[in-house]
Amino acid sequence: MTSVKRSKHQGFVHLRQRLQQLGVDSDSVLDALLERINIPPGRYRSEDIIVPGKESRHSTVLIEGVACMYERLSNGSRQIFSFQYSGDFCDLARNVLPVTNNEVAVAAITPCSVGTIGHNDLNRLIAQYPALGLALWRAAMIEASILRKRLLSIGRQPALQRVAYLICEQLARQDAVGIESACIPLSQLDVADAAGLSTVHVNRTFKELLRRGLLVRMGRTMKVADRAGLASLGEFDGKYLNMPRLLSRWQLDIQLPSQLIKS
Amino acid sequence: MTSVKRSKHQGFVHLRQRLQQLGVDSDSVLDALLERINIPPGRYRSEDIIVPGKESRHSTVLIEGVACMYERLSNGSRQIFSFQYSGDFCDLARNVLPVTNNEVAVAAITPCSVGTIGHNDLNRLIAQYPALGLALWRAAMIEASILRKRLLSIGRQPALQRVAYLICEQLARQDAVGIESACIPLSQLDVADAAGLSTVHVNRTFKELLRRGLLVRMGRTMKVADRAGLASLGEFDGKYLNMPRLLSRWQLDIQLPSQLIKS
DNA sequence: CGGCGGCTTGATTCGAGTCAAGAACCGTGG
DNA sequence: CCACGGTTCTTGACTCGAATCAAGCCGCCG
Repeated sequence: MTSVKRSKHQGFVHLRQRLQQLGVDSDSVLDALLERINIPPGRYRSEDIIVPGKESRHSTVLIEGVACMYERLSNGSRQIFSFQYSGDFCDLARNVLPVTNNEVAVAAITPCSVGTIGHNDLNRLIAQYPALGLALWRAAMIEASILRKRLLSIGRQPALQRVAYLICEQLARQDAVGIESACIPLSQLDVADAAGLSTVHVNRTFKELLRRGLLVRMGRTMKVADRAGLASLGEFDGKYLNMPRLLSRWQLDIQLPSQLIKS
Repeated sequence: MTSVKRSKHQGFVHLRQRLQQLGVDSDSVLDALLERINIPPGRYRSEDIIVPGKESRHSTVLIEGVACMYERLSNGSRQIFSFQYSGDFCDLARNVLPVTNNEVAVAAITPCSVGTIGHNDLNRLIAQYPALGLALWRAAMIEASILRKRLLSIGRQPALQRVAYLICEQLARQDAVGIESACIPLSQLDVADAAGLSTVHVNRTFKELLRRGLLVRMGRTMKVADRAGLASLGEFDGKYLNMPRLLSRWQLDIQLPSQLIKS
């Protein structure tokens, strides 16, 4: 049970980048945070990274791999809320709102390595560096935006559009962390549980997307052939997670007043 | 176009209470915030309180009435993301993430009065009082929790359970702001747009809920007759917005370390 | 080699949407 | 005070999209 702790760990590149996108522009703050993160050895395969109902004294961040956050109904059916990529926090809500969200689980889709940071450490850092708290606040608002869009898609679009939307969302999220692949790392079951459909119907939907030339086969998995076509079919508009843009606005709005006060 | 500005305005009771629940326990912070809030005269009837795509230099908070946040697909169909009650912020995301969420709209369901605060004022206050930023952060995380639960319900439950769930959610939210009514202030169209169903089917669903004795008629509107029964049918568990509980935990976790640092 | 999880396909059922028309209710203005 | 037009509610008939059931297939890993 030894663990690595050093801010230069190569797995930190994505987390670093993500925090910068969220507005943490000072290296000293970044280093202070990364310094506190443990990387337990080994990888999660498909066991749950976050087990529902279990308390924990630390927060978890995804370093490598693809994971999903989900919850089950009592009849066993599963709704996937979001897919997570390198640099995503898995369970921030548990730090700020400990009682909340105990039923939510996080599971690995591809083999995952994670980092952990104690709640106490994190809270102390937030108190010390307001920029960090603001960054995490923004992360929460972005998550809420993503959830709203998914709700719109699942509540009001038919299967074909839903799946198209979901695929676009994943491409956009991968872009945001610098992954260029046009392949979808998800099984049809994952897509079904995220889109609120049955696997059988997802399969038929994929067939139709192939027929329309929006997807192509890459052996076992699917590859996006016509990204614009998919986006227009699913009414996907990536603006809402366009980090770089946001960043510039943010600095105008917040950085300025806080300096005015100090002077 | 005159406007009222005084922290003792009677409409502030709910907002005050809400912020206290979110962890703002100092009266001076509360007063500083309320002092900055304008209450434009008049009430919104059904016109949009927040118009999609329009930039604004201020944030809006609901003082009185019931509103809903929604978005439309290009074919005109509407998905309601959430209903808002006294003390709810309507458009926080627009302050922190200006580019994001421009398509989201907020409309009055019952006549609404609102308060506004300039982005600059709000940002200055957040920079000055970290407790305020933390409170708004928590508000965002609670919103995300609510959205996740809705996604689970809409993605995986059939109509009867969805409607039951939605009604329970509204009762719980009303409780949180101290409204005791068991009546549902929503039209069947509102319920349909929130639950991702057609009005016709919502009507039939209500009929079934009446038949089962979970609802009763109160003239025009429906009244909840068996709250526990509804909750069990819809698998609703209000823990996730149980503010008072959260509050006590929060003070243990955050307040302590930040004091340690100062000494 | 055997087994198992993911994919594929067809047949059938069923929940929910759509269309249509009428009734009850609302606010408004004559 | 009542007549009007517009929402909201209600109900029935019909259609359709998606779930379910069932079976066979493929490729992977032990």
